[in-house]
Amino acid sequence: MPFRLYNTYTRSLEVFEPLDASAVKMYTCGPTVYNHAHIGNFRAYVFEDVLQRHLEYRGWKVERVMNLTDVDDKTIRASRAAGVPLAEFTRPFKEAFFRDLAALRVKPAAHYPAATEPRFIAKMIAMIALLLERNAAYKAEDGSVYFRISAFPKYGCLAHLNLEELRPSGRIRNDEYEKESVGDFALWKAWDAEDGDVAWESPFGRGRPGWHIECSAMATEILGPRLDIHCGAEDNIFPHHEAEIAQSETCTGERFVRYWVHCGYLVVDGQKMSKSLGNFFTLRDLLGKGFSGREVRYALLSNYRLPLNFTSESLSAARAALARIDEWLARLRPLAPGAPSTWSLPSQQNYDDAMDNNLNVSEALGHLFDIIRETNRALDQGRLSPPDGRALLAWWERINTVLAIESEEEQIPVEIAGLLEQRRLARAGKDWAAGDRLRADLEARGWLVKDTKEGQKLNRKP
RNA sequence: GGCGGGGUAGCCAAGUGGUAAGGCAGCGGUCUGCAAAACCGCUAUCCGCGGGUUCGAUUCCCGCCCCCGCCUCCA
Repeated sequence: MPFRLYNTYTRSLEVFEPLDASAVKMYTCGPTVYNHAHIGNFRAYVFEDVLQRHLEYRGWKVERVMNLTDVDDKTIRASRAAGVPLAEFTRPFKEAFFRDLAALRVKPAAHYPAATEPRFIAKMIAMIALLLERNAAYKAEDGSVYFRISAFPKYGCLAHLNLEELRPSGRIRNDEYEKESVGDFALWKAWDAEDGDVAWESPFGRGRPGWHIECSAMATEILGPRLDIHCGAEDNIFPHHEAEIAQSETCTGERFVRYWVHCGYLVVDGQKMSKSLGNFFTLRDLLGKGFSGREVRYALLSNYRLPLNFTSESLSAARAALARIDEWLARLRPLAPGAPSTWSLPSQQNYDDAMDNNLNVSEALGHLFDIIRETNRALDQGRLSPPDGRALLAWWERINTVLAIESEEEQIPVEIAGLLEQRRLARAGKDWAAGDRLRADLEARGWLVKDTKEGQKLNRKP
């Protein structure tokens, strides 16, 4: 079955075929580094990670770019409020962002361009100059440069908005009277006092880039004029991605992106995250509550286009589901050789089909758990042969390259191993009271012990 | 008002024109010194509401209700 992706541009499911079969060019809108990214941001990054990993699972090489927006209204405002130079202000948030990605097992992108890097500022200036030359941009009275959307008839195609019918929202600042049309957006913002020392010289004056041109410049500078996939959350569709199309295509004359892929919003307890509601979580908040990055990752795995309701219950469910997977793997690994094979492996094709169907993770996980139950049953009945077990483990290792939810091996400290050995001796002497006491002792130290036919098994308490 | 996404068991969630995957939670059982894990069984006569098409609809069509997102720099 071919891999099919839902393309926001055409609003339909399409068979995925990259321009160049040897490498998929993928651009993902990254964070604005003015605070710690929250769990909703990471929903998007985990989805993009699963997309990249599934493409690789299917044999494509993927060159992924994730940008960092380190200059815009919010970063400038926050750094001024903190009384710290912009670069110094954003650095710790960049570092925290990479730590969080690692905790969530998001595979590093090939490139993490930052908007303020001279190479990209130069690219932005060059693109704006070209847009001016092509009459798709103009310098307004306030000194800023705006994109003229009337110069790009397709503007609105991605969001499927009819520009004549746009209802004015309160977010349109009526002081932007300098623009020819209310829909025109800033390419270059003329310096004003609010910007402090954040400014670059350009042929059109001292100032800084607008947000949209940052992505167009970084994407085309690194990946070239034509991308296979461009991702983001659905709120990026308009105006951000619409603006990227207008800028990029006017500059390059080529179709910018083949597949636009957007994930849905994350809500917490059914409501939009907000600090006033007290349901606003960063990853470090959740890690501080004792959840692991792996558990949060599992809770974020979902059918990406749907809204995702993130709750404390979904985190508990993630923990329990992962424990079930861990138990299954722990049973498969030590299979003794020699048992006859009287059991045929369940079909593993269903997983691939589900993932190929626009990353239907929910269905794919359902098939995984089907296989876990069937395997456990065969194990209970002594019908699973070592070759079967090895085949299942090999399959698991393959799908785990996409899911990335296997537990890390945990080192057992010496004193814990000592207590475990004491307990083994006590139980061998049928001293059940001592055995139970040691089990409680181990649990108090954070380790769960259970007795199986093969002896004691130790697990870190979640 | 425009555009888009949803409403499936206590919670999360797949799915199909032919009679409801999976996970979590719960209950009963097997196993176990006791637990844990695992396995077995039970837990939606029904898929927001009302019509229609059909031999048959949760799945297609029409109408309605409710929730959510976007509508000019929010992932």
